[in-house]
Amino acid sequence: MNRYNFQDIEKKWQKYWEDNKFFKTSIDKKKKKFYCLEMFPYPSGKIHMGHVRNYTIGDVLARYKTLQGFNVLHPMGWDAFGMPAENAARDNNLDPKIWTNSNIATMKNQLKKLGLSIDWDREISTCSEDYYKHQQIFFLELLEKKLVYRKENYVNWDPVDQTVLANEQVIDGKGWRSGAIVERKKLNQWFFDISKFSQDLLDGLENLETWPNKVKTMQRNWIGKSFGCEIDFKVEGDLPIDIIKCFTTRPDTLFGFSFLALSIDHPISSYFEKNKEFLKFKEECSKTGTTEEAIAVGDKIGFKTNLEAINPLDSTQKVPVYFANFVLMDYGFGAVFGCPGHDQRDFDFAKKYKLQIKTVVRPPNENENFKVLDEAYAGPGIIINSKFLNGFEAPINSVLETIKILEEKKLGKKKVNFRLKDWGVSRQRYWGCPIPVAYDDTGKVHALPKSMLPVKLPENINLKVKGNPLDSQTDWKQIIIDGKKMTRETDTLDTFVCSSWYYLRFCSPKENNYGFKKEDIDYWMPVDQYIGGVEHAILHLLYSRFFMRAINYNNKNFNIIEPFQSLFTQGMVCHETYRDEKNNWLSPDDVEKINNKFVLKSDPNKSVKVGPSESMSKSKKNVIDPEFIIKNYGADSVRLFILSDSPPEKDVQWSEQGMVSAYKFIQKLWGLHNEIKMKISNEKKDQQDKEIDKFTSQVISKITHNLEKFNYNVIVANMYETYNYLINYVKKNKNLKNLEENYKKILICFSPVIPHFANECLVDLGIKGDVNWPNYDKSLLDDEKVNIVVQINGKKREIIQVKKDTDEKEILTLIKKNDKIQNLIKNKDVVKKIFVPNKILNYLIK
RNA sequence: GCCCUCGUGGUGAAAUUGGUAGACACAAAGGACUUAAAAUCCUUGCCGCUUGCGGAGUGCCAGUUCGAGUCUGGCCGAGGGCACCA
Repeated sequence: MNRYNFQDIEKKWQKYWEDNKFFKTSIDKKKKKFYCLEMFPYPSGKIHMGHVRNYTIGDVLARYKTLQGFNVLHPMGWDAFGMPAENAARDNNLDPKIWTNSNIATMKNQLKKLGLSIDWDREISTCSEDYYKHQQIFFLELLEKKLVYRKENYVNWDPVDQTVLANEQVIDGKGWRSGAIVERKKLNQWFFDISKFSQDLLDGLENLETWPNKVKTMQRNWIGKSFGCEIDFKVEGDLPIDIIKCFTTRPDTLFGFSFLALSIDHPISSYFEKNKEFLKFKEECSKTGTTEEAIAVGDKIGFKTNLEAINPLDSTQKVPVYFANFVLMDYGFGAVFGCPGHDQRDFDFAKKYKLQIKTVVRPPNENENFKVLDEAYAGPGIIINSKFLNGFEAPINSVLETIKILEEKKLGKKKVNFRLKDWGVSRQRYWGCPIPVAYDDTGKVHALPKSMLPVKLPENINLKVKGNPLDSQTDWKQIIIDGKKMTRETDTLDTFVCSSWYYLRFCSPKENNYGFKKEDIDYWMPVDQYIGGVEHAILHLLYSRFFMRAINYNNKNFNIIEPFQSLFTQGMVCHETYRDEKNNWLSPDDVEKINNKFVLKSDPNKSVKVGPSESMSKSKKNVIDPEFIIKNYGADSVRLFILSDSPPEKDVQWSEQGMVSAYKFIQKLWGLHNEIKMKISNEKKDQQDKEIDKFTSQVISKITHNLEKFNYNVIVANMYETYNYLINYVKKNKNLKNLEENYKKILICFSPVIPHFANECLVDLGIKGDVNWPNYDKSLLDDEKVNIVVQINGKKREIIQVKKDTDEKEILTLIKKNDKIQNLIKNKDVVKKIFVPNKILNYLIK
């Protein structure tokens, strides 16, 4: 028998699919659609194992749905704007466009070698004018709808990348790409008004039943809704200020009020601009730590003003007003009322400045003499020491009561606050989508007329300049609108804007007048299954959900507003890490295992330190190159292995042995195929063999069920089981009956995972044209014979095989003949017998 | 600190609804074939005694149930998210 030549066969099928545009899709209203989308890749150079896993998972689903008769949209594109291109281009004196496009070409070629069922006619690239011109139109639409605005704001400034970062792009106080410590800087920036949709984005999560709870929780926390009230505190002092507004979730602790704290960026700080002490204090604030954690744990410091705030519920009480480093300007009103007894931060602050600490809530198990001592009490309880609030249950009842009173007295009102801040989209970078506006002499913003779109990026520019390269493009910056000289906006859009609507573009990739066609959206959207990494749980997914709402705002472009019906987040691909004696990272290629010990390939006398398995990353060198693996083992083997070892939502360990065994399995399947082919030529096709019919039905049922549930690792196990069974079956049975028909069905079940192999075998058996997902005979699934587990006091003692639906009486007669059971129950009181048909018989004895 | 998720053999993991725990695979040990190796195939896999049988057993402790990996409560451990959000 010849070996399975995966090189030739995979190449043949890939060519066949490509030549026949096998995966090209168009609207077909007679068919149910299925939009299967995997997060599109950033064209960094080569594909990595994470891509292999992500796109294999998606491809299995897309192929399965196609076989089920769905009209499947399965597109692919490129998230092609972004910093790496600009940096690579700068360092190598290239055009970012050339760098990017060449990476795209390489990666597209690699993806094709995986045998993905992608409609490449719909390929898009966010850096092409064809794409970003529509994004510019969207931007202007949002500007018109007042969902985009410009404001001066403190921003997260990355000093290495010389650009602004969104809050979400700052991780532990460092830039997510550069790792540089992020600085605060005041700049004029463009913002998307995402906070306008806070409530709606929160509510929308309720309907996303097939999203992982983890992701929904993360989004809920990020949106951060809290219920409370705003309170106007009257103030007295030497400044022309009457009132300071605060937001609080605990107005019920107002009688524990002992200071009022302002953010150093609070408008009132303008009165202190010339106060040297204040400036010194401000300086000190900026020094306290850089990571969020350091700030959270760090010292609380304050600057006392001469102002005094009056307790709205007790006008005789006046407390000092401080500036404090722990108050954030962009949450609430940048001012908080301090209640040290029941808020740990306030407690720390009060201790430091020797302010009064009053106890106004007691825990349920304490009496009225309870006093806060070493730490604040923030838990539930009963209000004490608070005049008319005494006895109220805290927090719920007491908060509602206090709000009612404050509203009656017009001292405050109910308020819902969100943590979600508006999305800053300005980036001081070249390689991004230009923002289609210009400024006149007075600095007024003018939207570019549509006729002047797209605003194209200038070419042949100098990327070596500091800051934004577009800023130094004086020719490009000058523009004339309606005869007036103006200056272009030189900021470009955050690349997350590009990925917020690409799923819409895939529906109408060639549409010229607008980003999409309504007809296409109505048919294809929403994405039925979205698949990608959990690292996008907040940013990309929240922005996309916002973008759909924003585009639809005021002009119903479409009827659905949630872009992704179902979400699946796959785990990462991990590999052991290796280091040499000097702690330098080693690539798996440099390492060899001899006698259970890891040593250097180049020098087997030198041992290698094996570290924990971590997600593959270039910096730790624990990467395996997919191209090399595909070349050596074939796409089907890689697909099989990447799915086999762990559930798709969990991390998977890359294992060379596992990879080899997947490869061998394909070879074994080929051996089985040839044996079956040889034997079925003289099988009696008109006769039934119930055994193989039943087995096939079980296989189809199991694989179908596991496909629906994303149990792709179990499908691989099902495939191994099927092989183990069939190889025995073929050896055992000399006279075959209807194996061929059943075997073909099994091959179709295998085809989503190993499409080249399965199609080759099907054609080898004479199948031409379309195949469909096989049906199975449900009645065959039920075993005619079942195992009854005989238990004594809940412990398994014996298994007896009986006909299905045998009644209790009959089973009891059988058991009477069973020595083992009889021995166990003799001389014992049988108190009760529990019988579950076809499953169990349990004796309770004393 | 707050929130979420998860704890099953040497390892990755299976176990539709509470009903035979460990499917499937990796690694290991032993064996067969071979002059030898590779490849392939078979067996084993916690404890106790004689091929069989008995016992323990799904992080720990309780509970519900005839019966718990699965349900409930508490504890311990690991991973992830958020973190001066008032």
